[in-house]
Amino acid sequence: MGIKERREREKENLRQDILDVAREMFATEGYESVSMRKIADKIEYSATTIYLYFKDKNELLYQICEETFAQLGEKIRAVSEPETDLIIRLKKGLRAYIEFGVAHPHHYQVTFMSPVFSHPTDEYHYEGSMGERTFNFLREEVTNCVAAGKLRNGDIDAISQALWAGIHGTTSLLIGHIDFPFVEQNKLIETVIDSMVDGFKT
Amino acid sequence: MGIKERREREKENLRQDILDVAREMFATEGYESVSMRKIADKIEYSATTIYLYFKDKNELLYQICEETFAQLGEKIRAVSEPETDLIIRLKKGLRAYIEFGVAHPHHYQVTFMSPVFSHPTDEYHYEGSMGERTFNFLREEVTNCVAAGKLRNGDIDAISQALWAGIHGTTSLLIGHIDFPFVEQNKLIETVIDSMVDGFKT
DNA sequence: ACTGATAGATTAACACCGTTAAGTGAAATT
DNA sequence: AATTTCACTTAACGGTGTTAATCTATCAGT
Repeated sequence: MGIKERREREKENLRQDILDVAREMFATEGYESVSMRKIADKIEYSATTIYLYFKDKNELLYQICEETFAQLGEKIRAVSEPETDLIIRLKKGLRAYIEFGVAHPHHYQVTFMSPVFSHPTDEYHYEGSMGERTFNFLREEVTNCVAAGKLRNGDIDAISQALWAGIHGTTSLLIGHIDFPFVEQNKLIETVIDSMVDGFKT
Repeated sequence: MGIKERREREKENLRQDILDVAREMFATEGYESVSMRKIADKIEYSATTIYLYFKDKNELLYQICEETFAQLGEKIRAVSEPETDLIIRLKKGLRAYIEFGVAHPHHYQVTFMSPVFSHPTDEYHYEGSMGERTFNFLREEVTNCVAAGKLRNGDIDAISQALWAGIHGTTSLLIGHIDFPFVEQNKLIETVIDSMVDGFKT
């Protein structure tokens, strides 16, 4: 009776193929420039087949965003967890965030700078999404610093969100305004992170 | 012989009508959702007429962005110029920037968060654009603070750009992630601005 | 083994989109 | 009066996301 399971597996494979191709194309050409028909061409199926696996183009995008969140989270963890000094640890995590965004500009754009006021479903809620999990990691880092007396004992949420704003701003400026005569990238990143974290010190 | 000038005036009027309608529609519905045909409907001309006044949709957008830049610049100047204390003056300007963006989310998005890698013309250069003029105003404020010994004597460009990153990040987060459980808006704005500026103090 | 249901994939079609080329008609020039 | 100019329109091209209808191959039940 393994025949049903084989079908199941094949379906899942095709779903993954679509995701793989779409992720690759979104990352290299950008969301708007990639059409359902182009994706279909590459997987050698008709365009409408994609709709048997994903509700619409936006849901396809949403799945990939979730993956991107997960990768970003992993990278930050990998970079910051080995570090024992809490402040350095926080700073390294913040830097990893920016570097991830700059290294994957289209993914970052699609995940964090995508068109305002659009969500995969109407029933969408922020709680439990990858975005919240990633932000919560930053929040934990801040909590630890405060508990250890390394950061000012203010509103932890406000501090975490302010830090997020700083690194998000840096990332999206570097990605979006490529003509602007920025100072050397590492210097800008360092200036943002150091000024904010130092500004929150006790 | 004023007949030629009347024609000239009428042409200019239509150009302004197009800009007015497009600005309004971009601001309320967003760039992508507004089509040339919809704009044309509203001004009661055919869609192709727009192309007699603007090279393409992107140039229409560009003109409006320049206007938005100019308004933003005016607002910041109006808010900060009456202030004598240089640090307070800088902070008020930064706050005005964020508040402008939050008050005109579509305009801000279109001007500062527009699709990556697209520019009105290939010959486009950053120099002389409204964007640079607005940034230079911030840069001057920082320069004044440094000259008066109110801010650390570091790289003025790095500091200015870091500040820009902070306020841009705050603005675009507030605009783009409306579902996120942000702390009270004024508190977030204050936290970002205070931490950065204080982090740059001598 | 034949019939009918199931379900994956396809083709055709709809209503849009930005943009270009060709055509129209009235005013200005000669 | 004939011709040129020019603002404007209509028609069309090649594209988009998406839906409905159709095909077809495999499966289940008799």
